[in-house]
Amino acid sequence: MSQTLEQPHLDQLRNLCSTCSLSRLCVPMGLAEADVEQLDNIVQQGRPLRAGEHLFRADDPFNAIYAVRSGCFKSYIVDSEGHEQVLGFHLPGELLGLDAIYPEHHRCSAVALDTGSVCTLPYSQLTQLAARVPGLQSQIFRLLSKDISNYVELAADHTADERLAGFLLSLSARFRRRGYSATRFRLIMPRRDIANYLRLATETISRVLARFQHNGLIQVERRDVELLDLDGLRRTAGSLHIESLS
Amino acid sequence: MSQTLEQPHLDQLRNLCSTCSLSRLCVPMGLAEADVEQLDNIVQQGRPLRAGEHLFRADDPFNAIYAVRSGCFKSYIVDSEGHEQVLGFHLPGELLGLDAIYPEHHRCSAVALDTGSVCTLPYSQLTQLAARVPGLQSQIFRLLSKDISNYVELAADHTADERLAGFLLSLSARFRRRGYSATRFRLIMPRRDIANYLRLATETISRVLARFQHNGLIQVERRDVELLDLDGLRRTAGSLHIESLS
DNA sequence: CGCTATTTTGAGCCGCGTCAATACGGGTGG
DNA sequence: CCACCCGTATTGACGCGGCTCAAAATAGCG
Repeated sequence: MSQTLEQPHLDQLRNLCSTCSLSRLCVPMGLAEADVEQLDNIVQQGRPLRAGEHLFRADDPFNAIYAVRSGCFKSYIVDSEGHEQVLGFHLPGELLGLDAIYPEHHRCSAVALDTGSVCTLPYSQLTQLAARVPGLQSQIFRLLSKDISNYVELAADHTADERLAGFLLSLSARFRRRGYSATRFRLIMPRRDIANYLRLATETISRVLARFQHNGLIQVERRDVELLDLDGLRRTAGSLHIESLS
Repeated sequence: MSQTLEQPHLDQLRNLCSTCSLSRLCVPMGLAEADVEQLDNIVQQGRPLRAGEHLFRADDPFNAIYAVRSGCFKSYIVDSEGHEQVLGFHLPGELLGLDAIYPEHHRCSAVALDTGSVCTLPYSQLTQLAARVPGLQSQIFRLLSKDISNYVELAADHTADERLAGFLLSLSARFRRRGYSATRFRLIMPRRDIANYLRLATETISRVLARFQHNGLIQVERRDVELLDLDGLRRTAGSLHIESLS
């Protein structure tokens, strides 16, 4: 809307998968260089979103899937009683909107937790390209399959300690792959969202974090955490420390 | 192994998607007739499995996805402490093994709950065909996306009553689509598996079923159930009565 | 410096799990 | 046909993990 004439051009330049540092963990992962250039032709960049702005909402028509470019997004559903249910937190290189393919409309909403931007992949163009580029087709299959595994983890039956330790380890691995510290990072999301995501109460998050700190597993100050004992956290997480979640 | 020479030929004939009554809710759903015939060329039929026999096990190499042809299958994972976690029950027309695409090996095991058979779709042939048949590619995207929604439901935070009512309604809708009664059916799986799937204790299943019966919602006798008050069950299920689960 | 949202901490309680005993049913062999 | 056995299901007693309710502490912000 209020963009200058140069703006789209600059975005275009900045927005090439070919030159994107996230490409090794996003859609272009493993694709041949020539194939990535084909992707560049259909990827669109929107304006950055500020914290609290929605990327899409439940029941919106499904037109595209999104790849997080910067910032952190939260996806969630609101059930018939109005209760929010957080489905995931999405870091740069991760995808949003995959569950909308089948019903052809969005089932969940996606909102920016801080300032962030996404790449838009128009679905019809993406499927057409995937039919011509076998590597891309396989990659989309893989990404969809990976998403299933994420939800399987979430659906598993675990104690509060296991869930929270697994959550911290998951964030740790994901930050590490993105070039950030695996042991010191900031929890972008409020306690309330962590609790909701892990199907626990906010108070339980506070208490378990306090206990982890007391036991020397972590150092936590508001939203800044430092993981002091990764092995201890892994033992606490039990079966929830699967690296593939990153 | 011990098949006669005629056996494979007979299987081949019986096994055509083109003539399969399940095709409207399986992989061929919505495909053009010519495309379904292409599918016929790659679909393989294995011998029937008896109750307790495994279709695949966790860590098996991933070669194919499977479509249930008859019977009921259970998929589950076993965590590092040896605890079983049921991921789903799979009726005719439903798929198995989708979560194995990304890691290229099976993450869960699949076992027959009663005598049943599956169609085998070799993955490399399936992807090659999907690249040539746009409708098939879209259909696989849809099926993967649908699987995500199933696990989202499972991961949601619900009471024992909601979970069990939602489970009964899900079975009801799935049986109905397959031409069976939506109100009278047999629970193929033992209480223990239902409990594990719903992340509850076996005793809780018994108690809640007994209470549902006392409240006139259902009539239950061992594994035979009759749903007496569908609306009451829907109200009990709360947000877990989404038909798309079928 | 007050206002508000977030986080922490405490007290009490409840749903569901655990443990244990009993009932049921289907198969097997005499 | 019955006696026996064993896996499945039911029922009861009890305890605990995590939720609810309430209030205080802390941080961010105009």
